[in-house]
Amino acid sequence: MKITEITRQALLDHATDVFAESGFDGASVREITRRATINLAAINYHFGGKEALYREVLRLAVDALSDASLLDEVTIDRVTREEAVRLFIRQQVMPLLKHGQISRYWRIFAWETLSPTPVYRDFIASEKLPILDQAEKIVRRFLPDGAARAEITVATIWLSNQATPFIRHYDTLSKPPLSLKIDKSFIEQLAADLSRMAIAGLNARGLLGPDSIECQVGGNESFRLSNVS
Amino acid sequence: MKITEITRQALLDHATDVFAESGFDGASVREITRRATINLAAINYHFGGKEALYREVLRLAVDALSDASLLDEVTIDRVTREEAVRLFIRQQVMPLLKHGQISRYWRIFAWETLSPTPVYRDFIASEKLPILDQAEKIVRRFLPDGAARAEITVATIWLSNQATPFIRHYDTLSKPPLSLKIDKSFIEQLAADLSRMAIAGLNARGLLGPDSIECQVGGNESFRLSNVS
DNA sequence: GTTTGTTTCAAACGACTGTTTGAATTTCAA
DNA sequence: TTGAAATTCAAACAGTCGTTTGAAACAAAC
Repeated sequence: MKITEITRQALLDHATDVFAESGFDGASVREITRRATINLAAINYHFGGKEALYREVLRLAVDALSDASLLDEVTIDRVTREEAVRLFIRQQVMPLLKHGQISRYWRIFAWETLSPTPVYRDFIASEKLPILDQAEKIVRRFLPDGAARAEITVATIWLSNQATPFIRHYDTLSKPPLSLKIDKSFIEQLAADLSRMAIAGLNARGLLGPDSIECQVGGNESFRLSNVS
Repeated sequence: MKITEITRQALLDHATDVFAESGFDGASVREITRRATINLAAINYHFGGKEALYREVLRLAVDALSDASLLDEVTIDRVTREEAVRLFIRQQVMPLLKHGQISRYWRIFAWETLSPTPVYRDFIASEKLPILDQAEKIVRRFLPDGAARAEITVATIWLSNQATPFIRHYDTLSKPPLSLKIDKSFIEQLAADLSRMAIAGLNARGLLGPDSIECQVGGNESFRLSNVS
């Protein structure tokens, strides 16, 4: 590997860290170069500036999230809609295990949803984010064909934000006072729970009547009955 | 009203705006005083610094959110758990109508969940936020008594984040290409939909089996049956 | 070994940050 | 009206921000 590529890579790696931690505005080029033990001017030399570096990180983020996706164009239509939700949730929750890899990208996007940078605006203007695209496709399979644009959008935002709070609240869970061990079994459980809640929520979508009726069936068994239009 | 109170109030008001837009770090005292057309040094004179001003805004935010709450200590236990969820969701969604009032406070908390300031850490260390408190109380009514701490926390985070994405994505909805009119009927519909999804999700929580079974009953009527443990 | 082009580096630039200062102004009671 | 306290104000402080600069160090080709 050429040495110029090494510094480029180190810069990108540490930039991803800092951008994920503090957002674009909160990140400083001095902090990035300090962590990478590379001279301050390297960012402008190799990328042309802070914005261009961030653009590159966003580019990598979108690609990585697409690569790590469990839902490509083919499978999303082949599996059941419930299975599609499960895969959709899992692909967002699983990265929490590998603390420093994909989850950094999710955090960067979390910053962007709160206050989009011009760089990000350009980005989504040119190409749709795979996650929103996937969410919308899944949502459409739960909503009736004639669903209004607004209705689809609301459900899409809802679905694509089922897992994100837990990416954001990673510290809340892992640090005191909760101090949960974010291991494989916890993540699996979380993914399963979130999927179940998301599916139930999407199924309940579009109902007009009361949400559900509890039905006593046997001795201590009860069923919850909900009308699907 | 004493004139010192007028400037204090103007400072607090514009500070709330700027903190909501850019977060604590992103906000600048010069921007705040510029909007309030008050001298730069006023913040330090009246509050003692940027941090102290922010602390005051947070204080007001918590109070306002408590006042605007539809769920006081009494009603939260008197209504059905489904109704509690509906009230919980409504109190978060309704402020979207009054663009510049309570919704600013929600945005400030949104910044804090992404990267908590020391001021905010001190704040939640001394007193629990009413929203999380309420969410946990509601969640407990859906979960079995013996539910684990982790399980409750996960469900609490989930419930308290059912409405927040829409507060965050207010611009996405109201501006092009969607350009939805965020009027009373839209908000009412949104609150109803979110409530239904949240209730369905909470009901589905804790299930171990398949999520639900679709049952054909009559000609074009079908029911969705899900077991409640 | 010399040359040419690439990459690093410390230093400095102007613009911005929160805060301080001391004088000018305003307020309000005596 | 006078005098002391409260409030405003422009200016400057030290620090950080992203970026630029020109020289130093390095690489590879002749």
